[in-house]
Amino acid sequence: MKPTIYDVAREAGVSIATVSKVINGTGRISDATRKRVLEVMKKLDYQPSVVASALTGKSTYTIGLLIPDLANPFFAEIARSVEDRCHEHGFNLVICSTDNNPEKEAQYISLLKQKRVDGIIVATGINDEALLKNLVKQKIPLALIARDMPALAVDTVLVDDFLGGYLATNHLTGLGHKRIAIIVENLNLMSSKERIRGYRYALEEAKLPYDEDLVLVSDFTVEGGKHCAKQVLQREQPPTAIFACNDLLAIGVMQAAYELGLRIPQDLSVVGFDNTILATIVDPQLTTVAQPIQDMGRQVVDLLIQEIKGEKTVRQRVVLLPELVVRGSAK
Amino acid sequence: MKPTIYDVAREAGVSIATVSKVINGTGRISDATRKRVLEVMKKLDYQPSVVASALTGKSTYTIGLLIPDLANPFFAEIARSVEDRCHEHGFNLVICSTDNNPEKEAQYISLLKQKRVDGIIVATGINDEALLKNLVKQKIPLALIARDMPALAVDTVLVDDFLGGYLATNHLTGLGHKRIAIIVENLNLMSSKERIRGYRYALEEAKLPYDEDLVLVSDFTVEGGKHCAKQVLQREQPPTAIFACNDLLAIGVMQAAYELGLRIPQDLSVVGFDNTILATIVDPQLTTVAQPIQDMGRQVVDLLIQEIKGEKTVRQRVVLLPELVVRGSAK
DNA sequence: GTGAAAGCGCTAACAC
DNA sequence: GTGTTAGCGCTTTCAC
Repeated sequence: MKPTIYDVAREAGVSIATVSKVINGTGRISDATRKRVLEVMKKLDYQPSVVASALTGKSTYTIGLLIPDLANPFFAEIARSVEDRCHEHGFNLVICSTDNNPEKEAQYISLLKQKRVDGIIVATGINDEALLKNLVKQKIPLALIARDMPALAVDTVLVDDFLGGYLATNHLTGLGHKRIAIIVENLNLMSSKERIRGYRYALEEAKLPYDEDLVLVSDFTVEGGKHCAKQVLQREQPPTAIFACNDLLAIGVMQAAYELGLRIPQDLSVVGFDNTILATIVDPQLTTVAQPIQDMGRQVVDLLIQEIKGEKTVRQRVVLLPELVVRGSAK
Repeated sequence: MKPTIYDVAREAGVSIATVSKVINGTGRISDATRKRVLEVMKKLDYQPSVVASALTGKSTYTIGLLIPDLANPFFAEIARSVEDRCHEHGFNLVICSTDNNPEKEAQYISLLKQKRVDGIIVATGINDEALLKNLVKQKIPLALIARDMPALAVDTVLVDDFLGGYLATNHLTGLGHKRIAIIVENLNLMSSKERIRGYRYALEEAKLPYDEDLVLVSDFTVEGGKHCAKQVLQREQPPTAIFACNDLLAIGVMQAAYELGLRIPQDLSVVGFDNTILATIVDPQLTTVAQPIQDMGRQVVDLLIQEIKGEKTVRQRVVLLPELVVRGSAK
């Protein structure tokens, strides 16, 4: 059997209270006994049970992360950065891919609650707002990453989507494009709305008309982007540039262009969003708006853990600034 | 406060034992009381504490997954498939990116043990074999995915790497190539060795000489592949085809080729391994050896959970067959 | 400085 | 069918 605190206590000739104290560094223990206890712990290869300690009201040292799909490179990178920071704090990360499916979201949240995770980070797209409100009501520490719910008073870390949309579009108008289409993954997402707002603002600034027909809604897959792009590119008056609201869509656009015999960037300019590994792999490499994924991960985790530890008084919204990474897909 | 089993019992006018029985479907309970208890549970929004139940010797319903890097698309896809199957069984997945760093591996394993996870799945590359042996000795259910350690008697699910290496190389020899280089990510990995063996076998079969200078060792990054490829391609007698042991490396090879002014597949043929999303995104699309990631994930999880539940008598090695996916990068 | 003991929320004998 | 009770491994008062 795994050794317990009793085994250690017996072997060291002390009480379990004493052992507990040296484990947690609480109370006052003489150096001699501390040393002895430590030795026994090592000798027995004793690992305190987080389960038991959690039952007495302490942390479980685990955090849940809700994302749409771990296999999506953007979210995999987000997850990795969150995981890293959790690990630095001694926490583990439970990953939950919801596929934006409300049922799965509810299931996962329920499971996480039963496990008494210390907190939950949400990066999911279309979430049942009520689910999250419930979490808040139940005082379960919650934080949002790469996603905004203005009506929810929780710590949030995201990129300035308006600025991102502006930067991308402004780059295109600066290049002289007059007909610029935008493809978003979902009109209900705050981030999509903001990116469109940025797009509009850049158009206005360039004295270009805003044409609703050039605002396309797709999903978050390469196929979706391809399908959408094919459709606009075959219109009578096709756009000369497309701003795709994530890299996956942008790649779909590139593929559509190739299939239609268009060259990039000569015949069509493309700008993406996210700056995932994919952006550097396509040819030409994708000009895209970079989200500071590392920083975002680090900051949500820090905020959440502060909240878990009760070290925080006010909640925060951290808005990081995106940057345009110019590569070869727009001209 | 969160409702406990006591709250439910009181509200339903029964003992906690009764409540426990209806939760677990054990013992005999009259329909009437079962119904009443269920109603109270719903009314109170009662969620049984997995923590408390784990302390009494039951499962924690969580599994740990050790991988090198979650941000690597191949491992992200593996993780996703493992996660899905875990979820179907009602388990959660704790992700641990080790960067193949022995220190991190040890830390993560220790954390997972303290949390009393029910089992651990390892997909990590260079692992301290002793660490895993220890796990086995401590009777912690363990399984390997996409990775082989013949000296370890644990459930293992992987692809036939010899066959994979053979298929890739055979495709190239069939195309008429005489000088074929191979880039592996790590010579210590069983999978690398096997792929090289398959490569050799295909060469022999085609009556081609095996030239050690054409066996290159890199890492698992695009940069690594690029660097390696640049180096061979600038030799006096460059290869006309390169078999890269994963898609990331293959993409590095493609980039190296472009930078050297070589066209793919006209001037250089490239075959990858893994068939990740990346393979479909590059131009031309990558001819690669597909690992059945979905099946692999499903099978390790099933094996591990059988072991956890003690439903199993013998351990298994499941070897799945890879398939060559012919696309445009080899000719 | 150290220990005895209550309690965290649940399960599983065992009694009734 | 249902309830009593003894743990599970740990933390935390509170005595000494």
